[in-house]
Amino acid sequence: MASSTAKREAEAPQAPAGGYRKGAETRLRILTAALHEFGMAGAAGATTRKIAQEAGVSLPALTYYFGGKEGLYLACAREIVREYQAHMLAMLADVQISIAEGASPDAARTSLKAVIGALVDLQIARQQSDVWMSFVLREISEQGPAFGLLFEQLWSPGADLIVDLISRITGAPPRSTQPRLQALLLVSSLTAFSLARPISLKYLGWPRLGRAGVAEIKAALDQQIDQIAAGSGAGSALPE
Amino acid sequence: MASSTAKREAEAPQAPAGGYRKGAETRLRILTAALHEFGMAGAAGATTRKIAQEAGVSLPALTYYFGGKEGLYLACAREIVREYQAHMLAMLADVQISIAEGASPDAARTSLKAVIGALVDLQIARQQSDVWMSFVLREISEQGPAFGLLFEQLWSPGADLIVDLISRITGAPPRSTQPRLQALLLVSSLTAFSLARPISLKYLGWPRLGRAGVAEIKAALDQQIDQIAAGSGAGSALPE
DNA sequence: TTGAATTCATATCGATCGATAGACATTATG
DNA sequence: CATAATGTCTATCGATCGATATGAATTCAA
Repeated sequence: MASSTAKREAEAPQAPAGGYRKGAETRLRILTAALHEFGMAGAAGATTRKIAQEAGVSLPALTYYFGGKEGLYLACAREIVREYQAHMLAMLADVQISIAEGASPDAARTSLKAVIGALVDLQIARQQSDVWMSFVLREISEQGPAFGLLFEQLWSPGADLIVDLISRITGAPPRSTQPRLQALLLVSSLTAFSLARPISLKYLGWPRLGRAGVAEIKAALDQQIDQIAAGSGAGSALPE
Repeated sequence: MASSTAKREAEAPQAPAGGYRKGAETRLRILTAALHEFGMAGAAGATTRKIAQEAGVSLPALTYYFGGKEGLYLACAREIVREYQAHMLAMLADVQISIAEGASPDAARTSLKAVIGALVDLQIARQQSDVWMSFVLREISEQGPAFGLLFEQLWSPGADLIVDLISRITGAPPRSTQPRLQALLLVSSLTAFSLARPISLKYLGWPRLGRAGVAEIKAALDQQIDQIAAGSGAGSALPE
């Protein structure tokens, strides 16, 4: 998937300029199908023909709207970033402010639980999100053409915030190696229920991931966050 | 990659019966190249031509030894299981025995640190292991033809052991949901440095993963294990 | 209503994929 | 050395991939 000359995306990377209404609908159908296929089969495994069929259009429509397979792939990455920001940005901004205003370790702990909980919801609760996570994780591990975008727009903002929260909780120097490692371990443990969901569910003996399961996962993560606080000797830790 | 009729693998799935010495060497070269390619590009992205070129053989050699692309893929999965067991089985057996003999929570905590440390070593220290982890995680998330093998031979033994250790540490009912979830979160957090290594290193500002980095990662994981013990109120927890 | 802009389907191209036929080379054994 | 078993190559097949040339159908502003 080398660089290609996009007809439409090259001129208007985000939104078609003078398009008709029907065109925008078709474009969205293609994008949805592409997200599904790329997420399920990966950039190499997905085929433009299957995407076109799933979207109910013919093959050249993909070229018309996205310039080719790679343009469509990048558009998928941008769409994921858009949805992620729509779901997380308000919360991240709130927490960011409370950090700047010097929140207490306990308040930071509550905020961290809320952020992680929102990430769990984003990955699990919504129908298509697991497909998005597959897309993101694959792109991250393969360092494909959308790596930079995902790192800067999706990973960094959330990760910076989580590191700041952990630093506030434990009292560690802000953005030093230790809270960074703790943040990495915490966030990447969520892969158990996105990337590795099939094996995790099989191991837990859960047929699928329902509301009760999500609640238990959140409880386990909350407990882990409490332990981070307890391990540092700061905050009110555990009741015992 | 549907089912295919393997010429050699069908008759002797593990080792060629009456082969010459040179044949075994070629077979190994192909297997090594295939592990690399499948791990880097995935089952769909890897091509038999590239594998053959990397192994220094011509294309039909793959068919001769492994019956085709899928046979080669499955042989890679078996090889990973073999290497994993060679690296971990002795340790797992030791710990298993100490569990059966009723080890103390503190002893279980030490054992858990050793097991996790060995997993880190397996993933990071060895040169090709990251490629193996990519292979395994991809297969797990895609539920490909080797899913069952990897679950039973690679995942289950280690996971069962880790759950038993955590149960012993925290005093939770053995193999109940809570220690299972804790084990899942702990193990899957290692994906930060296998699957997500590029983004993790970039985020930490580390150019590569050297001895010092591995030591810091192990320290962070040890701390997390200590916190599991501390959070349960069992064991001698932290010095403070 | 008319006509230019936009949409997207039919048909096909060249490249590359995995697999195989068939011949040749190498190895071990008597 | 002779012979069979084993190993490996060149050449090529059919399938499928992504891309595109061409043009008809649709949309919307004037």
